Amino acid sequence: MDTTAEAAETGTSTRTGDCAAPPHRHRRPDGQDNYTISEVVAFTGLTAHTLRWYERIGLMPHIDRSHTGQRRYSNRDLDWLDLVGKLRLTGMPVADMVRYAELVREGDDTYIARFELLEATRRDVKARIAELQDTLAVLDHKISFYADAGRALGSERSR
Amino acid sequence: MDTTAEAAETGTSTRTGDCAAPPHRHRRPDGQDNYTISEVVAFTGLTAHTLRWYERIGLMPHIDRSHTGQRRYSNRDLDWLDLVGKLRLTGMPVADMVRYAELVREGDDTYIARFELLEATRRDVKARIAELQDTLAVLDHKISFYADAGRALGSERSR
DNA sequence: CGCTTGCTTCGAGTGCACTCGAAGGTTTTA
DNA sequence: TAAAACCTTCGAGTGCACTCGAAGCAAGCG
Repeated sequence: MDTTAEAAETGTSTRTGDCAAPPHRHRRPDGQDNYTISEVVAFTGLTAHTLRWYERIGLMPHIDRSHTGQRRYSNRDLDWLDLVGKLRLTGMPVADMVRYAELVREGDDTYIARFELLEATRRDVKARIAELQDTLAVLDHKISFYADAGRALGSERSR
Repeated sequence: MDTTAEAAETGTSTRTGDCAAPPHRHRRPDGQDNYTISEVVAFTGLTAHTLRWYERIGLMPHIDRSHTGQRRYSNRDLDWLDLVGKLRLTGMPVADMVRYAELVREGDDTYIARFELLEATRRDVKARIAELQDTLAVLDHKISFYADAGRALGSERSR
């Protein structure tokens, strides 16, 4: 269960003082490792419905359960949700993320496939960034145009 | 009709040798200024359906017509479609673009509003780029992890 | 003890941005 | 002159990613 492959999917489950920790409604408490679904809701901003849906469609690894069958999310799971959130922002379709999750579940034999998938994703993200920077340039151009026009209007008063 | 405001929306209608010209299926021919809808389809990759839909929802400026009522797109219109395409890539909802288009149609009184809208958009785009770069960092981290693991597996053979 | 939280399954609804097709007409072009 | 391209209006369909509600039951806590 705790293969190197899985470790690769989470990076740091126990460490907490990573680099940046942006879009969490509540900060994740230290030293704990099994969260109820409502806690995860609070941390991630996702709904319980969505969380269960992610599980249903195979986007999540196996989530631990309490002895009575309630979900207990680990830090690892939270890290995964973090990654999913990031990938979602890149516009990656859920189906692709599911594919990746499947590879992880399939175990150590899928290293190369996962590697390639990550590289392809990186290429996409880079391309996306380039597009956005292109757009930003256009926006900047327009904005400076408006700024100039605004100054002209301001000083000359009409026309 | 040909106010400075409108000019701001197109930048260069007559000039053609701008900086970059990425996602056009066909390059836009020089020296011409009224294209049929099928030409625009070829240039933009949008369908005629979508082009007419854009018009219906108010996303386009008024498109010229031939004396028999057929659409004749100008370079200006193509530039606008270019901008729309870029903004679409940023994830801006169509409704917001329509709002912007409305401001342009309303004329010179809306300078400030447009300026502000552009600045807000720029902020969004910048934020989006930052997010993506964040994601890219995660991806790079993972990729190097996999690369290392792959090397280890390759040399040690299993485990 | 009762309220809150959680579980399951089911299926329907939402919002966005198209996307398509059809009907019935006019115009352009080879 | 015939085929191809264009026009209009209408309405329905698609794909994605949720999103919600309800029914009916089990567990936890204060």
